[in-house]
Order: sequence, then C-alpha cells, then structure tokens
Amino acid sequence: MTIKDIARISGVSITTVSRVLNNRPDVSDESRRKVLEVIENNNYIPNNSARDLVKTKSDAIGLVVRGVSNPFYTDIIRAVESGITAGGYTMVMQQIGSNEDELKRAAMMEREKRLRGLILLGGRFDYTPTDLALLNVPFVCCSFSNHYGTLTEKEYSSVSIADKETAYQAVRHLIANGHRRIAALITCTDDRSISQLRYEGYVQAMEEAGFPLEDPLVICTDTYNIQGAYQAMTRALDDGGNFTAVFAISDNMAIGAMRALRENGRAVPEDCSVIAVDGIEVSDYIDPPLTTFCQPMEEMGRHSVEILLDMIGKHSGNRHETLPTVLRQGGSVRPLV
Amino acid sequence: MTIKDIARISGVSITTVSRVLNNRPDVSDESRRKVLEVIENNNYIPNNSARDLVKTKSDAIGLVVRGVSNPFYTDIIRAVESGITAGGYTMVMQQIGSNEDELKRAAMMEREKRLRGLILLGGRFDYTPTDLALLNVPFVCCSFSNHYGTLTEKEYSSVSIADKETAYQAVRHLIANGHRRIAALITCTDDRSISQLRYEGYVQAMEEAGFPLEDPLVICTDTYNIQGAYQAMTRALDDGGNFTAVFAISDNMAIGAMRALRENGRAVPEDCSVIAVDGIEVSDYIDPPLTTFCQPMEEMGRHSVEILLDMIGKHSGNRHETLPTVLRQGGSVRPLV
DNA sequence: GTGAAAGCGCTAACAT
DNA sequence: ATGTTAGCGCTTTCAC
Repeated sequence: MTIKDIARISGVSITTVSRVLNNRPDVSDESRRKVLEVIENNNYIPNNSARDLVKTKSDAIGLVVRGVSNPFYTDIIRAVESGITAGGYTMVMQQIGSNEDELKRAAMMEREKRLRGLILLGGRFDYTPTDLALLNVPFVCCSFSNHYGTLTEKEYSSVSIADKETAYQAVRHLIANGHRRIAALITCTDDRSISQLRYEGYVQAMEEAGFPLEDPLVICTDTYNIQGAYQAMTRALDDGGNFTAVFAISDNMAIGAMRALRENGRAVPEDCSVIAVDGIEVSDYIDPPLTTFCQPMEEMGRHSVEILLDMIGKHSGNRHETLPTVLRQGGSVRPLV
Repeated sequence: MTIKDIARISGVSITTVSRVLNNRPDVSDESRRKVLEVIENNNYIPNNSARDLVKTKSDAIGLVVRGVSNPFYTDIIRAVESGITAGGYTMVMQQIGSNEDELKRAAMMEREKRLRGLILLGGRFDYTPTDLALLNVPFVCCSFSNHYGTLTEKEYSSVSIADKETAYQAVRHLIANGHRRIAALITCTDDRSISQLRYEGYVQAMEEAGFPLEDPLVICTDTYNIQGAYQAMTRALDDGGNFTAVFAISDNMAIGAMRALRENGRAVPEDCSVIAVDGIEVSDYIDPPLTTFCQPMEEMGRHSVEILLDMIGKHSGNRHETLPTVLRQGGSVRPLV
C-alpha cells in the first residue's frame, strides 16, 4: 500500500494525496475527505524512508547514554522518550561504556542515521571546539555542562543542576549538624566528571569551615554503581573509618555505603550520618530514608527535548538551564552531640 | 557527498561503488582500493534512508516497553540495546502507558519505521491470532509469554521465567518457614498479567497446603510502582493486617511494602517476613536485604535479541525459552516459631 | 485546486 | 569485472 494506491483508489493524483498527508491547505474539502477515508480504510501509513530521502533528513533524534541502568537516568530517559515521540520524532538510543567517547559515538550515529539532533546523557565536562566540530546537528548536554570553560556558552546547550553548589549545600547541611570529620564518597576515574565537580563542592565547604581535609576522608571507587561504593566503604571502614558523616556523590552510592556501614556495626544515623545528591525514588523507601538533594529528573528530560526541538524547528540558538534541587529530608542525618 | 560523488572522484561507476560499499566480491582489488580510499578521504557515509527505501526495509528493531523506569526492565533494556547495536541494527525505543495496547503501538512503529523486528518488554498474555495479524515482522515477547493458550507455540517467540512456578516456590519457601497466614501483594489492573500469573502460584501453594485463602490476605494495588505498594500495604495494615508474611509479586513492590510495615511498627523479618520475585540489585542492599527469586535480566535481554536476529537473518522459526530463577537469600524471611 | 514530472541516494537486475 | 538503467515511495516545483 503506497501513496500511489491511495491516489488510484481515491481517484485523485499522487500530489493531492501528498498534500493531504502533509496537512497542506490547498486541497478541496471534498478531496481531503475522500483521501482521508481511503487512507483510513486501507490502514495506510506513509513510508518514512521515502520521506526522509526526499527531505534528506530523518525524523530521528539520538540519545547517547553512559549506562542506561543507572537509576538516576531512567526517569530522564522516560521523559526524553515521551518528549521526542510527542514531538513527532523517533528516539534512537545507544549506550556507551564508561571509557568510550560519547562525542565520537554521537558523530557516527548522526551521520549513519541522519539524525536531526542529539541528547547526551552523562558526559565529559571538557569538550573543546575541535571535539564539537564532529557534530553537525544541534545537541543538548543533559545532566552535565561545560564547567571548565573550554567552550563558550554559544557553542552548546545544557540542562543541569548546579552540581558543585548542591554538593556544597549537602556538606554544609552536615556541618550545620555538628559534623567535622566528613568523608566524601566519590569516583576517581576521571577528573573532569560530575563526581569531581561535586567533590569540589565538598572541598569548598570543608575548607570554608576550616576542617582538616585528610586523605583518609576521601573514599574512592572506580564505578558509579552500588557494589563499587559498598566495597570502597567497606575498605575505608576496615582501615579505621574515622568520620562521623559521609557525603556521597550519588544516592546509589550512598545506598551501597549504608550497607557497608551497617555490616560494620555502625548504625545510620546514630553512628554515622549520610547525605547524597540525586533523589531517586527508592532511596526514600529504605531504612532510614536517605537525606538527599533531589534533581528534577523528569523536568531535566523534558527541558532537554524542548530546547533541542526549538533548535531543530525554530533554529533558535543554544540555551542553558540550571534547574533547582530540593532537599528531601530523610532520616540518615542526625545532629552530632 | 553521495555515492555519485564517490564514483566520479574514483573514476568508476556508481554500481562499483555500491558493490564496494556492500562488500560484494565482484570488484577488482584495484577498484576496491581506490574507492575505499576516496570514501575514507571524504569521510563519506551512505545515506540510510536511500538504502532503506530500496530494500523496503530499515535496519531498525523496535523495543516497546511498558514503563522504562521499572528497575526490573533497565538491565534488560541495556542488554537488548547492546545486542541490537552489536548485530548492526538500530534500536528504536518507545514506551507505552499502562493501558495502551502494545500490539497496536508495535504495529504502527513497524510500518512507520519499516522495522525488521520487534521486542516487546512486558505485555498482555492473551494475544489472539487476530491481534498478531497486525504484526508482519518477527517479534519476541520478553519477560512474558502466552500462558492462556490463546496462541500456539509456532505463532510467537518468547523469553521468560516460569512465573507461576517461581511464585509457587516463593510461597512454599514461606510455608516451609512455618507461615500460614501469608498475604499476597499484587496488582489487579488486568487479569491477564504477570501479576495474575504469580498470584496463581500463590493460590496454588496456599491451597495445596490447605491454608485459608481469605480476602483480606490479598492486597491489591493498581500500579507496579513502589509508592502504590506502600499505600496499599499501609491500608492493609490499617485494616488489621492479620498475617505473618507477605509474598510480593515484585521486588519494587516489596520495598514499598517494607516501609509501610516499618512505619506501622512491624519489623521485618521479626514481625513479618517478606519474599518477592525479580532480584533487582538494590533490593540486596536494603535493610534487611530482600529474600527474592532472581530473574536473569541480562540473559533475558540477550536471548531475546539472539532469537530475533536469527528469525530476521536466518529465517529460523519461533522459539521459546524459559530461563531459571535463583533464590537469593536475604534477611527478610525468618522461621515462625 | 489539481496534476505531471523531476528527482532524493541507493540497489539490483541486466547488459556488456 | 564493470557500467547502464529502472525503480524504491515520497515531496516539490511548475504548469494549468
């Protein structure tokens, strides 16, 4: 069933059918009605490949994710997919390994699939103009941004939270509760990552308060997952673990750390307070509920798509959005007496 | 940059370039070398839309998911994406609402995107041959199957666990620990769902043991999410909650229920045991770790893709795989004394 | 308001 | 081994 068949059956020309298909105004009501009826009756759906070929563009938007099973990303992915589909586009998703280059992958996708745009979920903070030259379509950095000034604002779009500031607030919250010996649970794979940024917030809060920033307070793992955090915290505790509170750079890592603390005989929050950044749903259901700064996941996904569709459709320029976080008071932090 | 340009620059015909592009043997080494060089130099990538149009097929495989943020699905999605990309195809993902018809949606995708095949993640159990007539490409049901005999085995493919049997085992485990008054936490939106199937396993175990199967033991929620389970369990407890153990049809729901129990002053497992089916990572990190039957998520995704690619590439027939589950002993079940 | 016809970039007969 | 050519299904001038 092609446009030709519809034209034949409707008794009009191919052109007229095409006009109806594309909601063009220059068709008589009579023709339009007839064509629509025939389309309906025959369950006809236009061939996208042919449309794309003529328009030299596809209707696809690429989503490149570093780790689709990261629970923090799943709500964003859902929002992104909804937005893309609602906008009449198709979402093509690819995930990349932790040491793959998302820009190279994005560039390949762009050309192979003739993408209209890209959303990068999780990525490096130090793109250079040369890196960006690989990309010829609009793109939005979601949940991260260019914090090291290697790019100017006009060169890219982003939707993110104020990572350093939020981490700073989290640590301030612990300090306000009387904690001085505060450990930081971070990942150390890359010094231009979200982990590094949040770590900077931790450092700032600690230095500002004049607290010692000793090495054993910084607990490193090489992955963002629960298990890695659990193992790293277990090692830290075996090594003494001389701290009264932990700032974890993600909820997931905090959950892993909490099990390690528990197994080590330290109750949360009685013996050790825990705070994090992310605000995934499950962390509000554990015991004790995690105190954490929530990112507006759904909103981040939605805004990323909005910005991208504006750039594609209205040729609007690059935009940046920094969304607010909200402290969700759980039960994992308590005042140090 | 099109195939025409490459041909012109290389000094050969379009056909020869096309042959090189498709790794055909009937090209002289000399021509091949030259063409490849020109392609390389010009950073040429063939236009997929044009290829798809000619072949009347795309390289896309559709993934239809009911709820991408369901943590149980995320590992499957990751495995599916890896398999599809590794196989040289493109994954196009769409999620659907809880009361949308996945087959209608799949059929639309199939035709619009000219899909080569489909993977359905989560879906109804009562497809009829008429329903399937909507689909003209191979498809695999992942994590569910046709358990009501409305289809013959040759009509579809599936990768799943033995849901009813696994639920039965879970409840048997509670019974072996001395529990008689066992509540079932299920969803009641649809009587042809995975929830229903697991509920049947519960019923079988209870009846076999000769235990009363009273209404207040069946706790219903209309969603699969944590919050819904939390609310349903809270209601059940407010109504008396006369049971010593809970069988939850999913880890996620068990986690919601555990918070409700806790807030109601019932310790798990001292006052109430909890068991579930799924085996998501986080449920092993909560306190107490959830005792649950683990589904092999990664394997399920991988096998689904394998079966689908075999059907697409080798035209092999429909296959069915029932993968084994493994009991992960947490600390949420204890013997009733 | 409508239709004829020229491509979009590619593949696959069919020649040579 | 290589080239010519006819489409794949659609959009879009351009003419009427």
